[in-house]
Amino acid sequence: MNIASKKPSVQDRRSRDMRAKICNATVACLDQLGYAETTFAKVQAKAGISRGAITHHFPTKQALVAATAMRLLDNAQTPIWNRGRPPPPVYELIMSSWANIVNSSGGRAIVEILVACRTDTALFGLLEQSLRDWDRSNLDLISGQYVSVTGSREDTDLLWSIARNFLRGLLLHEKFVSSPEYLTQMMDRFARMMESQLQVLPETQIQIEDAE
Amino acid sequence: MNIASKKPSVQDRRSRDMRAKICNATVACLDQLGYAETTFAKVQAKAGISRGAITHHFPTKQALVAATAMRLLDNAQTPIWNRGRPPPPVYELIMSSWANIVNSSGGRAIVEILVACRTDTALFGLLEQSLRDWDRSNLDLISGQYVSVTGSREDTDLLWSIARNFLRGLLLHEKFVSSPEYLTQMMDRFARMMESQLQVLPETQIQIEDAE
DNA sequence: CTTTACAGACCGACTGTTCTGTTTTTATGA
DNA sequence: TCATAAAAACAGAACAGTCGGTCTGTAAAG
Repeated sequence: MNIASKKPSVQDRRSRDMRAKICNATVACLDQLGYAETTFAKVQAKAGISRGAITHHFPTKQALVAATAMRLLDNAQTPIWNRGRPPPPVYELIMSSWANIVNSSGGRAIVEILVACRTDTALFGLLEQSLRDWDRSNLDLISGQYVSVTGSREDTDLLWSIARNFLRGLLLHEKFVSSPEYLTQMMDRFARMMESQLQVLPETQIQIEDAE
Repeated sequence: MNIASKKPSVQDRRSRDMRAKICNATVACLDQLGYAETTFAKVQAKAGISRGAITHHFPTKQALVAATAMRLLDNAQTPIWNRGRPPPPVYELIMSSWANIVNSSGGRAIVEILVACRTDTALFGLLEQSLRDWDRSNLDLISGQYVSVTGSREDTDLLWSIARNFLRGLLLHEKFVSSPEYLTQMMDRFARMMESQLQVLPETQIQIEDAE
């Protein structure tokens, strides 16, 4: 509430580093082992730390995964064109979102978490609001740079929502696709279909921000 | 190989009924509890049978889930218009696929299984070929009734593949959608977009089959 | 001297699997 | 047709291993 983050004390820093190390190991476990097999023991081994370190920072498995999810969402929040450059064409944005965000270790971990949320009520309770908020702000960030053929902002939102869900669904199907080329063709076909409905806002006013 | 299925003996029938009861309970567990929490104990309780009955028919958890998946796929193979009626318009097919197939207990169970396959190599090995085959034959079944604006069969396949992946992805997002209406709007928008790319084959020749 | 950050032992509950009985069905052979 | 052995369909106990969570101990920071 106040003018927070006054002193980055030694303990604060140690804590923060340890939490980062734990969450990174958790992402790797979620990606490689899935939510169920992501246990305290596995995370501990992967991070090369002790059991107590984990339980000290994250009392329950749900707390650990929820914290990991928040961290992943923060990373995924910043879009690809954040360097002050103009937003990429629709086709390029969709292609790079797949390669760099959805089909990455973090993206696969997020999907594991989303699936777990469906049946793990404790985890769902911890993440519901955050995920809704992220959804909203991420949509604002992207939809602000594109416009649909209908010209309506709601339609732009809908189209990007559709894109996100398609990419996530593709992740489930990836291991069963008939050939790698077919996956590329699906991506291409979808991106071209979206391209016919969306385009970069012409009069884009680039917001200059102090980087870092 | 031969003129199989000569005698549906008493044991065969008992076996078949028991397997059906077990798999139905497994579907319910997968839907309500997720793959990880779908244990022998839970399935046993849900089906109201003994522990031995399950392990007799399905030696491992992966075998149980794989058999359940096959059963679900068989049910989902028959499309919605199978009563000799002509295929529905693209919009209606997409809408009813969501409501009756993807977002059903069986559809949710399938998604749980697909996610599990990503990290459970034993399960993946049991299901890989079957899932590929189902994918192919299901695509043949549907794509045979529709034609894309490009006129190419490959494009029709791609478009229906896209639809399937979108619907599955939507399942992951469902609990975090801002409002039920928004989900309806996404469905509507996607279906209209597909409608602009696909239509029912005009010269559909209906195959007459002796029904049951 | 208090609090925090970690280390690691400990615990009951539950997991998937194996195992041994018991009942029911089937095959056999006279 | 009917006794009987073999096989299949179940029932349920037993087991070693792992799970998430708790608990005490120790060193460093405040």
